Amino acid sequence: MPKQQPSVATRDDEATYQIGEVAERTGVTQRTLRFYEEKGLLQPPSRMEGGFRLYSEDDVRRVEQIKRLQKLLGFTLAEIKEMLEAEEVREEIREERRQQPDAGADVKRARFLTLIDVTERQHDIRQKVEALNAMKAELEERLAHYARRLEELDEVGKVSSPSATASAPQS
Amino acid sequence: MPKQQPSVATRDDEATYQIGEVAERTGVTQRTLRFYEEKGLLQPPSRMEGGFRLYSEDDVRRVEQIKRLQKLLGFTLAEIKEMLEAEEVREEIREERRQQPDAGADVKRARFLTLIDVTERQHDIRQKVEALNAMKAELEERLAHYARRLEELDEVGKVSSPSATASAPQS
DNA sequence: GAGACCCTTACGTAGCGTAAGTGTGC
DNA sequence: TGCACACTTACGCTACGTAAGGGTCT
Repeated sequence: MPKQQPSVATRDDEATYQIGEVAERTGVTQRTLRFYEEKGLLQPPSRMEGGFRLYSEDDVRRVEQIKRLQKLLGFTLAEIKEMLEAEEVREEIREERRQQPDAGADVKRARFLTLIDVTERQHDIRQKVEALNAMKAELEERLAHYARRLEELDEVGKVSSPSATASAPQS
Repeated sequence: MPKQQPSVATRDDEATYQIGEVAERTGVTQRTLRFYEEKGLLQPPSRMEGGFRLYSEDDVRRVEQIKRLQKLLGFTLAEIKEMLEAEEVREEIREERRQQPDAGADVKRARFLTLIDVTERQHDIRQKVEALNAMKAELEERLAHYARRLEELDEVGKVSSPSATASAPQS
């Protein structure tokens, strides 16, 4: 018997991808997707009758966003969660303003206070972003260094072994 | 794997820093220093009579190098260990060549084979470096995106809280 | 009815953080 | 002598990896 009708289905009219497809498309593992869900970074997707998860296009985009923030910018999942939540709040308010631009002064004030709140809670995150700018220069320097090293390696490799194979990685 | 040098301490005539000083200068914790030692990324430093660790200037540099490889380029400690070991081997050979440029053909051949070996074992690492070049473009794009976002946040913040912290200049 | 695919449960790993209890050095 | 500093031991946390055992599906 059918078990669950999600109490609030944001939009699962579009939920058509099984976990394996999402994993493949986003380049993360199924474990990771379940883990993100467990930690609240992804909202629980809808399910098929048998319990299989069904993801939407939006979910896919969200995963990609998480991955970018994590891998390229080095944020922790906790930070990412905060950022995404804050971003959602801002979007909500933006929507609200669009739909009710002439709300009462108190409502407007409340919206504003909310914005200030999420903004302040992102303070450390902002610092991290600034630090990244500094890091970028260093990164480029490093890359140049390794580029030179690679050239050295290439020269050695070229002169030497015609048959270079067979080494399995790792200890 | 070539691991140990002759039991001669490379030069602890210079070993003068206690763990706390090294931690402070390199920005890592004492725990991290002990952990690196435990994992073989740092060779065990000399000790005082009571057991206190004594680090040299070289050790400090090594820690800084590890941190750069890890934080800026995202290598794992295992990879870093391999890289540093390989780099050491290359330096040894460079030294050898300088001191005995006219060794026998077999010795020269042996040196060369060693170079090839460490080179091949760094193959996956080289790929990672190449991937980083690709990532750099994406990183810059992201940074631009967040720079815009920061401006938004700044506007909100400016209007609102007078005691909002000093925003750093810079791009 | 047989894979390919998915489920939960749960233990393993990396890279440290963080005590706890105790010894060392200036 | 005090007290900052160091030592070992060991359990905790994050962000997953990796079976194990068992249902589900066009």
